[in-house]
Amino acid sequence: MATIYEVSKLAGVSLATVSRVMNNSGKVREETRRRVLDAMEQLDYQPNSIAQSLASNRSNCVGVLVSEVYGPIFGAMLAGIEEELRGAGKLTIFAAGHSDADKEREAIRYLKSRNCDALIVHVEALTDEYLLELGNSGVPIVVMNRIVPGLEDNCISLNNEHGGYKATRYLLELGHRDIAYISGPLSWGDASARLEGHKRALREHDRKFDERLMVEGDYHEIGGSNAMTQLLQQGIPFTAVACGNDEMAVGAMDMVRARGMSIPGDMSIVGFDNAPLSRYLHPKLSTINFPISDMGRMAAHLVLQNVYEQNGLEIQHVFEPGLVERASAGAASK
Amino acid sequence: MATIYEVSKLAGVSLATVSRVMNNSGKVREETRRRVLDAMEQLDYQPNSIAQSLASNRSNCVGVLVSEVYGPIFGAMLAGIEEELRGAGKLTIFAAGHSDADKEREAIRYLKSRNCDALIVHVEALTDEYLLELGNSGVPIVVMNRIVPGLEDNCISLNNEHGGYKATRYLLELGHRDIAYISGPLSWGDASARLEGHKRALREHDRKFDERLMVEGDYHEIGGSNAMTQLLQQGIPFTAVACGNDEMAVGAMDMVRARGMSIPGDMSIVGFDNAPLSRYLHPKLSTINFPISDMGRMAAHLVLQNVYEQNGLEIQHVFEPGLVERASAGAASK
DNA sequence: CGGTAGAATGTAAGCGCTTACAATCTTTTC
DNA sequence: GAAAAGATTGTAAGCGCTTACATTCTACCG
Repeated sequence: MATIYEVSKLAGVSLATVSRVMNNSGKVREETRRRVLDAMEQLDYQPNSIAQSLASNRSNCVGVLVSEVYGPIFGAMLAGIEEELRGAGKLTIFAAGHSDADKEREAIRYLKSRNCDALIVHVEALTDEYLLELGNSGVPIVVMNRIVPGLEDNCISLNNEHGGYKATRYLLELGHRDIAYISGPLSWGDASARLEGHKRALREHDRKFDERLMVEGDYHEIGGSNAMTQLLQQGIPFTAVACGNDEMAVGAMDMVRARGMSIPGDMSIVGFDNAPLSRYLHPKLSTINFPISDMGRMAAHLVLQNVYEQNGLEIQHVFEPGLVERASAGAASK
Repeated sequence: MATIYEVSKLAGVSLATVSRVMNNSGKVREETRRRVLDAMEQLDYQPNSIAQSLASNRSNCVGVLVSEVYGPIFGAMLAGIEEELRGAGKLTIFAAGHSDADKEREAIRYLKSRNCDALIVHVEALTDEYLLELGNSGVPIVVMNRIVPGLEDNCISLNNEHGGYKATRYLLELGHRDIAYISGPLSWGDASARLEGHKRALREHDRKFDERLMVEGDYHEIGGSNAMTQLLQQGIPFTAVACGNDEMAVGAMDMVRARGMSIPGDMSIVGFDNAPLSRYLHPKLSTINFPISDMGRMAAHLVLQNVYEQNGLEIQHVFEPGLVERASAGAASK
């Protein structure tokens, strides 16, 4: 691999000049630039990014911490971030935190050791304090999916409350009066915000929130079916259920069907996330869209702006979830 | 961030000694090692990986080229590779080739410019010749999902023929006599191998392969439903269909249902890949398992062995697909 | 106890770039 | 046309590490 030195020799200029044309920094006479560019081409020169990083103290690399590398949400987020950063010539590296405080800390340590210029983190177990400290420790960070007090300008999140609200309002507008709710783990901010939205929708439609029609699940399929079993066994009538996420909706649907009820005939169901699986269910699941890929892109914009001084980018901190009407929810029978 | 220099000063030794204890290279007296380790801890020293890379001419980084970052297959592969490499202290970076020759070349160029020590590539558009050349050009490569003549030892692939065989054999054993096949694009090696397996199964059960019961699809849902439409319109009777992948099976299932037929009552269907979506379909899709995550892990082992001189790793070049029985295929009615 | 092999440690030259600062050319000004 | 200002280019000192080679210790030999 040719080095900058060989290019400079071939072009008959100094190292500095070659570096200048590479980085478009400083003034270089047009003719000189040509010569350098020609030499580069002739040698098929590729700058050594590692040497660049060392010399400039910039790795041009941003680290992304996700809960799972795999899976619809994180995959989509990662893909969005990567695409956007690549366009700007930045490298994306990632690590998985598996929703565990130790692993998340370890992953952050790992990413920092790789000299990332910035971190985009989607963490669940770490505290706000830790993140605040991290944010003030030198590495610029962007926090996904939650709002850390004191770091608001570096957070990208979804209006979960509004999403929960929309799901239940949709059901109410379909004429349902008794609506159950299967929530995610309430210790997680997003889950409780979604539930709040559900309650507000009920309130605004003069329906009382009935504690007994709310079950806390685990965001997984099994939690959804368990929750549905529990709801059904109580004997309290309801004709629709809003779920904290799509996966639990799957479990709930299975259970409903196992009881011989039809969807949406006997029971309307709406999910949350608009995960790919929601399109494959039968009937296709009505749900709330979680534009995670766009949010990833936006996080990338944020670092491009804050760290790489790219400006003119519009930043949106809070995203709005939208209703996706499909077939799992229908009008309430009179 | 502390540097090696500060550590050496605090420990009262030279740079070289610090470097030696860091890398466990060369002999260092136990007591000296202690002192250095203590100094490191005291300063919360983290070696600068970039400087290490530049000095050692090793980036400790392997590049992965996938077709799409997102999606079940590549996400799983990426996750498998990353996990394995991380365990060995190696960094994984990735780029997407989008099954396009230009983009794939560009992505490879990009990964090379990041000084990867090795490349793991899953490419579809690039020719064997290009890969051979790449493999001989300095960067060690591992090729996923295809066998490049001359590079056999660096390929990790699935026995697609056997997978196709198993799918159809399963249907035959269920008593089906007339079995249609919806193939992926036959220009792709995996698709044609799967079809070959189908043919062999037919042959071994004394059934003639009927050209008219085979339609070439595009590996996408829409291709599956189009293919099914075409098959159904011909009026040639058949009671089961094997699909080149799960996505096409989804399309096919939709179409079958749209015609008012039941699955598996009127039509048995088997897919290929065992993608996550297959579990969410209704009925759940019987399919052929594609252990892509394990294959990713194996690719990581291969580079660990070949590039990072780690030995004692067992390498398996060809993986066997297994049948996953679920509910979309049933016994043929007599 | 001098000599010597081998272990432990230190010295210093890079790795391929960036970037202050210095040096040299060109223009412009009057 | 000489000086001043500005544009262009060059010089060289790092960036934080690794590593070949040189040096110094230590232990053991006869």
